[in-house]
Amino acid sequence: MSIVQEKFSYMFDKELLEEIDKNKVIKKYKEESIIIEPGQEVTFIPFILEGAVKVLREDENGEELLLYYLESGDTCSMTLTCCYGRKKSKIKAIADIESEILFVPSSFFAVWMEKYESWRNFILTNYENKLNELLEAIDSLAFYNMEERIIKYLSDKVKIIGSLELDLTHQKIAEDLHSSRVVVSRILKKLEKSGKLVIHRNRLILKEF
DNA sequence: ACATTAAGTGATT
DNA sequence: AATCACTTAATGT
Repeated sequence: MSIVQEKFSYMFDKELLEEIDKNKVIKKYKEESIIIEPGQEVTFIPFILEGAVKVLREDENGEELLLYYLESGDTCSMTLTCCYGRKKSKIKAIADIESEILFVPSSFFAVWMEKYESWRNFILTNYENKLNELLEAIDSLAFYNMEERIIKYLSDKVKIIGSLELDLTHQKIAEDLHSSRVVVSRILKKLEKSGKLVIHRNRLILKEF
């Protein structure tokens, strides 16, 4: 059984699976490697096979804000928007952990929309999920204070990594939340004092998450 | 032993 | 909550 069938068989028709299989390119990305950047033309539809991908909004100065993660079985809704016609990416995507992504030329997008019900369902389901996560990101930004945002960030990360031991620096957290390292350090120190986590260099060990 | 990078902290806005 | 300026601690060479 091919890797496409393993990951996507429950979603797609046999015929669609074969089309994907025939036109696929599979790439591996190491942790922190960039998959796409704002302004880059979208020429492929991505399917996440393994790992986790961070989707970030980035301004012209390179300032970032984490929007959501993509995991196995996901595609990127933001990118798909660009598949009708040759549009440019509005987001930055980087591998959060080592990841494997399958790509199919974006020209198939419109064809499959007409041809396959299972494709339309897949696209809509993904849109719904990512739109919800985008709303969560907005809520977090608008209604949560920094401490709450960091707690959400850490618990999201735990879900993605599947471990309570997170290898990351305060600086990295600050970048994802578009804050500053000093602010993050102070809040983490406070959380450590209240027993929610333990701070090590390049590593956080979470307790109550 | 020294340099580099991560994290801690007081003071100011 | 952000920034500055400085200190302390951990890690690599």
